[in-house]
Amino acid sequence: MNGPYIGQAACYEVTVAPPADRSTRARLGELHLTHGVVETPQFMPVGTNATVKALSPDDIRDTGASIILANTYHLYLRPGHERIARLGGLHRFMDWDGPILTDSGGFQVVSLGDLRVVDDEGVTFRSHLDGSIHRFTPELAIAVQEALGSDIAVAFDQPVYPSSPRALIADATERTHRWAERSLAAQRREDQAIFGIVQGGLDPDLRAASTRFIADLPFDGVCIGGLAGDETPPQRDATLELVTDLLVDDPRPRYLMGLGSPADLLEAVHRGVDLFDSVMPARVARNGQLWVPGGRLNIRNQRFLDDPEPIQEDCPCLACRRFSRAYLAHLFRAKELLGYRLATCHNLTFTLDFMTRIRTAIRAGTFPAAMTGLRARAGRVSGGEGAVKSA
RNA sequence: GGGUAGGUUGAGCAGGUGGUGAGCUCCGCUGACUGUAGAUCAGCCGUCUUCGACUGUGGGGGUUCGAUUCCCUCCCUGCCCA
Repeated sequence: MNGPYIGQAACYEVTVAPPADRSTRARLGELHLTHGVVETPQFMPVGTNATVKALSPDDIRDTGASIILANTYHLYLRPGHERIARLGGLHRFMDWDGPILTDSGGFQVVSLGDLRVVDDEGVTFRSHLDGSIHRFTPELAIAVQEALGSDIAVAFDQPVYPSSPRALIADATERTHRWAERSLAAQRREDQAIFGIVQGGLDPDLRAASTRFIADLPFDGVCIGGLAGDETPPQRDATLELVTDLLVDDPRPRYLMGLGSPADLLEAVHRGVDLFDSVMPARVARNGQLWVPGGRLNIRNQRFLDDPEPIQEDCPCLACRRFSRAYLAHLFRAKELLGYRLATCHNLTFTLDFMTRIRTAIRAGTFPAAMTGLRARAGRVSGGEGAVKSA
């Protein structure tokens, strides 16, 4: 293991390295950024539009979050990155004084699949808001992120679904590499870190080549992209193993983009991932799914209407401290806004607490053994039998 | 007491003036959701042996080959008059 990574706008130090017996690659670290320190492994709540949906900055802080994610493409379209810059930058705009990572807008290349055309120079989008045409390039993606003033910018990439034809994946991966170089070349700010993104789909050769290529560039961190798609869990794990294997002596943080169910987090930490983001805990919360040890509650179920218990007995979140399941069930049926807020507070608190438990186990040197208990706590929050009778 | 408008599957409705009412919106139930075009979407939501079948338009009776529809009667509800 190499020493700490010292960059201009980011430093990363592994404080507890994986055990010599290689029973896990899980590691503990500290990521120092312009707006603060992030303990890793860490989960970043997603605040696409300069807000974690339904939460105030105080709410976000109360969930235990230390760093959040915002989106370049969305803020470019509305309210406009230049406007945010004039108003003092993204931190001031949204009153979040902790670290922020901005996604480059690359994900919108897949999520807005019907509204864009890709060429070697960049991507032409048709705005999902008003249909207007916009041209995104690596240079623009960096310029927008510099205007926003995030702690970590991310190179513009072209993700594809893992199930895509090999030729398409090869093409997109090659393009992602060119765009990574251009993103680096476009960078001007010295107080902003920049991460590069590995693509390559599920193909071992493409993925390995992409990992080597991106890791050879002077990025401050390595993102593992293209994985929260239509791959199976074994495919995902295999791809993660491959990437983290190649990065095993790399001193920089590794960030798995887009995965965030508790089980996903655990398996990826085990394979050496340091950073995560996902919409999942917040989105499913808004849709009535509350995460508890061992699984999930569908708060819309009739049985909760008379349930005086908190969502989760020992949870410190706003919802669990002060309200009953019955109240949450009522709020959801009435479609009251407070319901979405409380549910989001809870799922994010659960997720951040889960990360804390992971870090605690790594620090104590009990991580691989602790996985059994953590797997049980993660339960199933997706894919069938996951509902908990009375957690 | 007289008049009038009604009674449709948990709720609210649509439709239906002699030959297919299981159609809509709620409610309810289940599932999905992973770098947020998502506080959203999908399925189910009378019964059963569920790729289908059966029952069902307030109760009873009548006319008819056939009635939710036409006739008689009763019950219930809203409104108006006394």
